[in-house]
Amino acid sequence: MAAASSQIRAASLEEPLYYLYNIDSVIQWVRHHYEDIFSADEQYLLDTIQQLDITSRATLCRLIMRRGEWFRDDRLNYPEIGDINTPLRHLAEHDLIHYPAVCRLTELITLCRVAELRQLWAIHAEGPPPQGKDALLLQLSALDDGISRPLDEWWPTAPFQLISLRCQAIFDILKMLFFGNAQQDWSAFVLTELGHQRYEKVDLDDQHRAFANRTELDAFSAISALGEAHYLQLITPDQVLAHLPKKQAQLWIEYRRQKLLYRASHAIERQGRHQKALTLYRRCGYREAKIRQLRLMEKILPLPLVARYAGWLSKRAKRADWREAAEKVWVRSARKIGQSLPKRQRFSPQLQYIALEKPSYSVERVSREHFHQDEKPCYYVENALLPGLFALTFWEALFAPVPGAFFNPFQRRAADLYQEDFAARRSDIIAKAWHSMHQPNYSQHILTRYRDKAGVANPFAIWGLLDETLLEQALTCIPSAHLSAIFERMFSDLRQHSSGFPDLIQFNLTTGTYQLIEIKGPGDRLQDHQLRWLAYFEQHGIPAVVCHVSWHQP
DNA sequence: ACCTGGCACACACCT
DNA sequence: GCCCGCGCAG
DNA sequence: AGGTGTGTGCCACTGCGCGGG
Ligand SMILES: [Mn+2]
Repeated sequence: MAAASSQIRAASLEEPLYYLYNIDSVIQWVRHHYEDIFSADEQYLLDTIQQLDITSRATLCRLIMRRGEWFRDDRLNYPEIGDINTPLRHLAEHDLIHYPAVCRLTELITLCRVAELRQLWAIHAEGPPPQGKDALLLQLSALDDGISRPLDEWWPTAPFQLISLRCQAIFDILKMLFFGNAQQDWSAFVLTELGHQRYEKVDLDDQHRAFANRTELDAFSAISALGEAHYLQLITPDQVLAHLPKKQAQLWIEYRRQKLLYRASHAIERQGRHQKALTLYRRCGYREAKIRQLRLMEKILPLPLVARYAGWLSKRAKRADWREAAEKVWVRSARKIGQSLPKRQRFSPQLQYIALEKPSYSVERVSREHFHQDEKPCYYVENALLPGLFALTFWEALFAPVPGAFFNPFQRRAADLYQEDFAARRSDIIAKAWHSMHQPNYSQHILTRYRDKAGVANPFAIWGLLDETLLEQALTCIPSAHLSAIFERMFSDLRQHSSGFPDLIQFNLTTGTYQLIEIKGPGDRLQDHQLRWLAYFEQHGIPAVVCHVSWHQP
């Protein structure tokens, strides 16, 4: 039933109940694709929700879209719903909300204004109220005895009733199943309707889905929740480790898990628990973990041992960035213990120095103006241009309706974009695109596609920095052999090799040549991945230079 | 796909 | 009365 | 001074009204 998924479309904002239609259609979509993932109780809950009258459903949606689980009814003002009390009572009858809700004092006071808090203070405490909302909240919350009471026991003359939402969890599950991630929410519908976000239209895949089963959903959900709590420092890294799900078979979930494991390990290192951190780093596959492992070893282990391991890794590691990091550690530690090292010529980029008036805006922009001439136009492009050309060249592959790649209409990328077999699974389409690069109409082809796709969300093209003139000049001045070389390296690791491009590009319209320019202001320096691109550029005859800017004395 | 990613920048420490 | 941050809405 | 490592800040759609200082 391909029809069921293609029915997902953002409702028109002309509709007063557009948000209800959006959420309704998500519930239908999720039940169609994921009915087996729900428990019987959850299915019953969804039935209950779907069978409510339209006004009650709309009210529920309004509550769901607000922050938190506690609301006061005097703050709900929805003309399209009208009288809100009837729907609220309906929702309460089905236990989807509590209304009027009993509450603890802390739950009440977070919804009150300062003047109201002072009234509560007069009722529950002695003496003059503390100054300022924070102090008032703090001292009132000390009076919370953990018991929930009807509102009028806390505040007999309260001018409102409280609502507490009882079904947030099921909507979180619906959201996660529909979007396939933890961060998109209902606003995605509105933003696309408003045109602030555009997504590629892909034939959606009805046979596959983001989560294969409940275990995967629960694992991902736990990882997201732990990650957020850890970030907000609501839990310790040890608590993260204690609750971290087991190794996941689904690669994209496993990636998330490893990343969180790394974050927790890093936090433990910062606590000074070096041995523990080292053990964790060793069994963490996340890219950064290996690099931190090396640096930590250098810090706490006997140098001969470090030098031996780093020396080995600098030759054997699978990843170039690991080898590079290992080499740095190796050179340092071996030198310290007096080992003589074979002289290795390290790549150093071509340098240039200019002095400019200190600007009020960014050094990249003032440098761009410095270089810019009519016949030698210079643009600030950073990661917009070359990855942008990559996207335009391989667009059909990036958005090919490969099984399991696209589930919902709000994806900026294929689900498997960063998997190792991404290119292999699209080899035919990619081969065609490679071929197109060597055709005489390649430029036209790219420009046509640009007009068609500009604005469509994707991980490569930053549309705001591109325009037709820039693309046209780029396609004229950059030989397709150069582009091929760049695209090839991008394909070798789409996650790591989509950034680190130089700030500026300057074309010479007279000679039909170009140059990439990385700007470095005072105190700034090349990052490792920028240097790797520069080394690669040199290897392939791609003209690139690092330009150090200093300020004229005023 | 926003608790992240990509960048410059600030500061500490080393030689 | 001003400015700022936040929650909310489209 | 220059090389390093490490942590931080900014930017994410736009605009309104409210509450707080
Ligand atoms: Mn730069």
